Amino acid sequence: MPANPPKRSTYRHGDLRNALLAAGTELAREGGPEAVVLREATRRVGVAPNAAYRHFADRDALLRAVCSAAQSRLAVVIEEEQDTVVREGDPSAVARALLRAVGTGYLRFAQTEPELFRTAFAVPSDQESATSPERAGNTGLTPLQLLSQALDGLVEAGVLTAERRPGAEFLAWSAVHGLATLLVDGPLRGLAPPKTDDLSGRLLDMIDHGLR
Amino acid sequence: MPANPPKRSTYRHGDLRNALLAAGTELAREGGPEAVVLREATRRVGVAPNAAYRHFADRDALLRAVCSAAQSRLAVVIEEEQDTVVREGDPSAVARALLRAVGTGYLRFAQTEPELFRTAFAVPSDQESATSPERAGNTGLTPLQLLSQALDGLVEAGVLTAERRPGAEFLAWSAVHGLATLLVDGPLRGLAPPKTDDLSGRLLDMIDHGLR
DNA sequence: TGTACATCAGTGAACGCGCGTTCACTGATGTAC
DNA sequence: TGTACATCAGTGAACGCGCGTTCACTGATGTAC
Repeated sequence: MPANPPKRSTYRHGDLRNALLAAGTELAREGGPEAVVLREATRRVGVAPNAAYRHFADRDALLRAVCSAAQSRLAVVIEEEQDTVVREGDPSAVARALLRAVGTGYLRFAQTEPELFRTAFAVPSDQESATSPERAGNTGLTPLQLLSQALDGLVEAGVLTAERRPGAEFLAWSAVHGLATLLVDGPLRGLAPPKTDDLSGRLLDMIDHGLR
Repeated sequence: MPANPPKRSTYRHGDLRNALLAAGTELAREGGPEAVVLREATRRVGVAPNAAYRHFADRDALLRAVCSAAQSRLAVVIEEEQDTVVREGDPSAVARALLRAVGTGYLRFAQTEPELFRTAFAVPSDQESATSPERAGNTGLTPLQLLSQALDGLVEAGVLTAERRPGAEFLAWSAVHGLATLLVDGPLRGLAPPKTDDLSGRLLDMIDHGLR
């Protein structure tokens, strides 16, 4: 039930690719990856269904683009969280706070936009796509790269030994991603904010403590 | 392409509910939750599509049953892993090994049966269904309950303080579940066995260390 | 500055698909007498 | 032990659905001369 059946005055749309991407992202926000339906996206934009094929090879290409956009949103939320960290005083405390901010932002995104979060991980990614620029936030780094950066900072500050550094992103990521999943999809779904915050805090403590 | 188009000699099937559940589980094993298609399940069993409605309210009811069966399989794999633990000597070492076995079994299941693993978590569960008997393994405990039991053992053995016990299952579960997801769906997909084992070991170390 | 033409973004109509689900039915089984 | 009948598991045919995708097209734009 589109509120306003969109009409164009011009024959050409002018920015259809972006419009479809935006519509697709909106669909993902509402109903997750399954809801990213080519026909519905074109309907919302006010264009014939097959017009999409001028800009995307097929439905899957649209979904992949939406997925990257969702990853990019995630990166932005993490960056926002890191921006609140005061970068003064004890360097090791700052480094730890910057890592913690990655986790906090990640979990906030998952809880604020659960369906978009699901979409961000709907297309099976690999090491390569995890560093693709179209998945990056404002600083040009993807979520995984932001995490890596924070861990590098931990080594620089002497909190983490260089020996323990390699692969540490996957340990930290696992824990945070797992909690996010349980909160969004799993048995922790519908847990109330005070309790979720408590759990999140304890999980980040576990990482902070267990990584060294 | 069903190899042998199944024929029945009897008009009655006799055990259709179980046969559909088995066929549905097989579909899930091959293609995940989306592949659990009512018509295909009936086809494989050699029965008219609508016959399924004698045993399941609708397609979703079948999927839920398959999901529970997958959870039950997971419980069995965890139990098998725990059965390999020698329960002699230092009680705290035994307790820690039993917890570790939960994680090892969990990760093994995810890697051995990735699609079935995905299916096990496809239907959003809640605290209630996480303890439902139809999700239990041979000991009558669900995956979550096996984990809780192991953590209780840790407290009994004096490894974990009672203060830190509440909610600890969700911290441990998050970490293990997250790694499983990254290995199955995420950027760690296709990582080779020696490396995955290394990562798994380090993750379980992190939990063991970080929980206290 | 004006005209001819190539380009290609978006149109309109249609397709085949497999799906879930409903309907009125048929025929084997188990029970009551 | 034999017969009548209720039960209900499985049948056969059909439905409407929205989807992705293909086809030959139309018409606005930008460029070459």
